This record gives sequence, structure tokens and C-alpha cells, in this order.
Amino acid sequence: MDIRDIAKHAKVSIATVSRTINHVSTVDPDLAKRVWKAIDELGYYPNTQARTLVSGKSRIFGLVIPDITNPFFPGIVQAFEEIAIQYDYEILLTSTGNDQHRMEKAIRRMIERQVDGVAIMTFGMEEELLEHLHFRKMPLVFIDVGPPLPLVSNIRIQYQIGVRQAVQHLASHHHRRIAFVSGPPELKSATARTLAFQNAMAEKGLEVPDGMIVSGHHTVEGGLAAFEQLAARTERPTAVMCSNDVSAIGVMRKAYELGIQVPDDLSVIGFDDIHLAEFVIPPLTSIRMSQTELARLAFHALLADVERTSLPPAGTEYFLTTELVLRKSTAPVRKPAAEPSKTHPF
Amino acid sequence: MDIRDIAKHAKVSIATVSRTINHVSTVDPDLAKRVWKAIDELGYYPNTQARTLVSGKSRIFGLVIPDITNPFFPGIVQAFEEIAIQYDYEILLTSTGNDQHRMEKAIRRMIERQVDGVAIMTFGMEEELLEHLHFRKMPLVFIDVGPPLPLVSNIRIQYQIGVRQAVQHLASHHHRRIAFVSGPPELKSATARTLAFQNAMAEKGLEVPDGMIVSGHHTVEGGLAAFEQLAARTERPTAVMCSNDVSAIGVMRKAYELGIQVPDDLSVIGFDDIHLAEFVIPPLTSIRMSQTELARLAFHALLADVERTSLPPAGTEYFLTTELVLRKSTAPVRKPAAEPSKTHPF
DNA sequence: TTGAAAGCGCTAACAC
DNA sequence: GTGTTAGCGCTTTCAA
Repeated sequence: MDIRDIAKHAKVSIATVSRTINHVSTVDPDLAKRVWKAIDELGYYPNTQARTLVSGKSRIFGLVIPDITNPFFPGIVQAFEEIAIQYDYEILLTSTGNDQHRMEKAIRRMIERQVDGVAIMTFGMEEELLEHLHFRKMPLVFIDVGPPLPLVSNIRIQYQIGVRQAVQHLASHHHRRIAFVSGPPELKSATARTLAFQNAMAEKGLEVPDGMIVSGHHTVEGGLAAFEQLAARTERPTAVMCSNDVSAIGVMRKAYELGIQVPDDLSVIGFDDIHLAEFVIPPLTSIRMSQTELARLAFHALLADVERTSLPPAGTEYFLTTELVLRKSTAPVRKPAAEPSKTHPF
Repeated sequence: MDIRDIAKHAKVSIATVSRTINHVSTVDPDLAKRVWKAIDELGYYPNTQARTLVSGKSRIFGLVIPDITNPFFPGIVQAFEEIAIQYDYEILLTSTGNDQHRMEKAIRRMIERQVDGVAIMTFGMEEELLEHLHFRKMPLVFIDVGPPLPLVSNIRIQYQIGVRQAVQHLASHHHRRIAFVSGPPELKSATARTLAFQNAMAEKGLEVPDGMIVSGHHTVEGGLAAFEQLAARTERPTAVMCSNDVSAIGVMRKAYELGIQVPDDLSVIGFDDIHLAEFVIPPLTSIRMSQTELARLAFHALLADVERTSLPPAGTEYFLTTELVLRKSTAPVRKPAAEPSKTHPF
């Protein structure tokens, strides 16, 4: 069944059917009514492939994420999908596992499917791949790492704001030895968080000795291993901040195994504020980065470039703030770090 | 740039280019080499829409899940995607929130995009919707609830096996008052779990008094509320089984709030065995239902029907077992339920 | 306002 | 083994 059947059934031309479906205003209301009736009676669904082929617009956006299994991303996917449906767009989703090879295949598939734009929520991509995309005038949106090109937007996450709040919070609770469980070093958005931590510590005049920053790979297992390392130090940290919530969960779990009480013996702060953060035991203090807002920004960035008729400016920027969400995984240090006593030297 | 450009550049006909791309074996190796070279040099990507339009096969499978935010589903999505890529298929993913209206829109979009089959991981669908799909000879795979039609497969989850193990485990630890936090009552796969629980309890000769089965809606919040209700009973349960892991996390969290120790004062068992189950505190005992295996079965069910040339049998069935995974959230009852003492009546 | 017809990029049937 | 060509289902001129 195709557009011709509808035309026949409604006794109009296929052009009129097409116009009706596309809500072209010049169609005679009577004819339109006949067409809709026919569509309904025959249960006709237009063939999107054919429409795409002729119109050149697929109404599909690609969404590239590193790992659907990390609870931060389902939140994004869900929000992105919600908006997409609203605007009558479809999503082509891929998890790449931060693997360049899979990323490449994903992008290739997206080009083949003629997506109208791609939101890249991973750590950027190789120059050559980007060439392919940009060569095809494909609107792109990145988190932090997009190059300053027309049709390429960036969502700049203001890591510093939330991180500063977190360090401030810890410092005001007399924490001095604060460790940081970072993400994968090759992930730009992770190194940006590490940097923000170092800056915030410096601002407070707090030192970050060697070995107090250790990678947790943004996984539970990574967090586990990271804290194991941290706990083995002679000067064990009294607080640890994590580059994401999942690794914070790993840290808490390892602390539990070692008999270290959170928050009494150890404060921990996560990053992302995933839904579950509120429900782990104890409820996790975290630096929120709104998944809904992020998805919304990304979608609209793409949409703006798709709908733009004039040639677009280079490198549009959007901003997303972060903020500390206090829960129960932080507390004042129980015994302040023993400092060389200045009173009574004898 | 299209197939014609490649043909020109390689000095062959477009048919030869098409054949080369599709690995038709009769193409002269020399010509093929020229074609691949041209493809590479010009950076040509075939247009999938055009291919679909003429071949009638989109190489897209729809994947319908209730809620991407429930950590059980990302595991499925990931596994499904992995296999799909392997077979050169694409996925159209939708979360429906178990809402019939959204489900309807999702299915409509899938038909419009000419998907080759749909895996429906939710609680079934309205008769009429199914008609639409089946009318179009669309291969379908359901969990448990598919009707016995040709081109419709079912994956039968053997809930009873794991649930029986769980009840057995609890019973052997002297638990008698065992509660069940069920899923949404309108969700067939959830009622199947409840039923399995009731059966297993009956087999053990254990009673399930009124009010000991309460809905947790398969969400953390639902689990929270459910246990609040359970904890308020005069005869509080010594163990609670949950219809999924997420609600079990809610239960544990509420117990923590109420100062009830898991597992010493309360044993809890989840269902699904999500990745995180191993990492919550305490590590959650759960009934595993392999997400990878489920995705694999679903994909191959669809693939089998797509590739079938003869007319297919009605209602192919696949089976997936469940099994108890012991961790730290269960323990023997501390003080056995006080029974009317039979010795020394005076 | 409506219809006829060209053509989007490709596959497949058929002819050579 | 290779090329020519019809046509997949639709949108979009253009003419009426």
C-alpha cells in the first residue's frame, strides 16, 4: 500500500495526498478530509525512507554516548528522546565504549542513514572522522571538545562552579587531605574535572600530594580499585571526591569492605548526581550536572543548525552549570589531621 | 556524491558498483579493486534510504523498552546493540514508560521507518496495535506475552526456577514471614513473578498473609514506599523479596532510614541481578535473568523470521532460565518468630 | 487549487 | 561478467 492507493481511494492525485500529509495550506478542506478518511480507512503509514530520499532530510539525529551502562547516560538518552519525539525526530543511539574504532563505525552508519545531525557525548573524535562529518555539512554538537567550526556547537560544562563548592564544603568541615578519583586520563571531560579539582584546592591553599589523584575509570570497579590504593597510604585521605557517581559508589563499597565508615571516617562526594545517588547508603553528596538540561541544550543546538538557512557562525557555545547537592556522605573530620604541635614544644 | 560518481571515476557501470558494494561474487576482481579504490578516494558512503526503498529491507530492528532509566534495560540495550552491529543491523530504541499512548506512537514511527522487526520488552500491547504490525507481516518478539501467531515469537522466562531457589534459601534460614514487593499489577511479566512467589511459598507450606504482597512499581521510590508499609505491620516480615533490583534498593534504603539492619534484622532479595546489585551496601542477593542472553534470544528470534523464506510456524518459543545469586543481603533470622511454646505449658 | 511528471540513489531483472 | 533500464514511494517543480 502506498500513496497511490490513497489517491485512488480518495479520488485525488498523489500530489494532493502528499500535500495533505504535509499540511500544505492550499489544499481544499473537502479534499483534505477525503484524503484523511482514506488514510484512516486503509491504515496507511507514509514511507519515511522515500520521503527522506527525495527531501534530503531524514529527521534523525545521531546520539553517541560512551556507555549506556553508566547510569548517567540513560538520563540523557531519555531526555533527548523525549524532546526528539516532540519535534518529530528519531534517534540513532550508539554506545562506543570510548573506543575509536567503534566510534568510527558508528559515525559511518550514521552518515549512511543520512542523519541530520549528531550529538557527541564522548571525549571527542579523531580529526579524520570529524572531516568526514564536517565535509558533509553535518551539524554537530560536542561537550567541551568541539573544534571552532561552523555547524559545530559546544556545550561548555562549568565544572569549576560545582567543584569549588564541594572543596569549600569539605574544607569548612576541616578536611585537609582530600583525594580525587579521576576518570580515564584520555577523556577530556574527565581531565577537565581533575583540573577543576586542582584549581579549587589551590584556591583554598590546600595541597594535593602525589598519589592523591588516582584514576577510577568512571566505573564502579575502577572506584573500588582506586580507593584500595588510597586506603593503603600512610596518610589516608579523610575525604575523597570522585569524577563521577559510579566510581564514588565503588569507593563507598570498598570503604565498607575495609570497615571504614562513611561519612564518619571518610567523606565522599560524587559527580553527575545520577538518580540513584539519592538512594545509595548513605545517600551520596554529589555535584549535579543536569542530564535533562544537557540533552535539551544538545538537541536545540542541533535543531538550530538544521533549521538555519543562512550560513551559520563558527562554534556556537552553550553553557551548563554544575552545583553541589548535599546529602549524607560527608561529615566533619572526626580527628583533625595531627599537625606538629606549636604549643608546648617540650 | 552518489553511485554514479563512483561508476564514472572507476570507469564502470553503476550496476558494477552496486554489485561490488554488495559483494556479489561474479564481479571481476580487477574491476572490484577499481571500484573500492574510487569509493575510498571519494569517501563515498552508500545511501541507506535508497537501498531500503528498493530492496524493501531496512536492516533496522525496533527495540521497545519500558524505561531506560531502570538499570536492567541498559544492559539489554547494550547487548542488543552489540549483536545488531555484528549483523549489520541498526536499532530504533524507544522507552514507553509503559504508557499505551506512547507505545502507539513508537510503533507508528517504527512502521514508518520500515523496520524489519520489533522486539517488545514491555508488558504486551493492545490488540489493535498488534494488528497493525502483524498485518504488515512484521516479525515480532515478546517476553512472555506474545500471542500465538506466525511471525510472533516469545521468550518465556522461567521465573519459577529462580524464585523457588530464593524461597528455599530463605526458608532454610528459618524465615517464615516473607514479604513480596511486586511490580506494577498491569505488567504481565511482573504478575508472573508474583505468581511464582506465591507458588514457591505454597510449595514450602509457607503462608502469605494479606498485606504481605505490596506493589513497588519497579522503582526505587516504589520500593521505599512498599517497605514503609511493610515495616508498619505488627508482624513485620523478616525477609522481603522484590520483583526487581531497583525496588530492592528502595527497600534497603528505607530499612536504613528506619534503623533496621540488613541482613541482620531483615533479609532482602532482588530480581534481575543488575550490574550494580553487586556493589550496593550490602551486596544484594538477587535472582539473575541474563540481560545478554535475553537480548541475544530476542535478536535471533527476529533474525530467524526475517531470513525465513518459507512460511513460518506460529509462535516460536524460546526459554530463558533464572537463578539465585547469593550475596550479602540475606542471613538467618536473628530471633525466630515467637511461636506459641509447645513445651512446658505451665 | 490541483494534476502530471521528473527525479531522489539505489537494486535487480534482463540483455548483451 | 557487465551494462542498460525500470522502478522502489515519495516530494516538488511546472503547467493548467
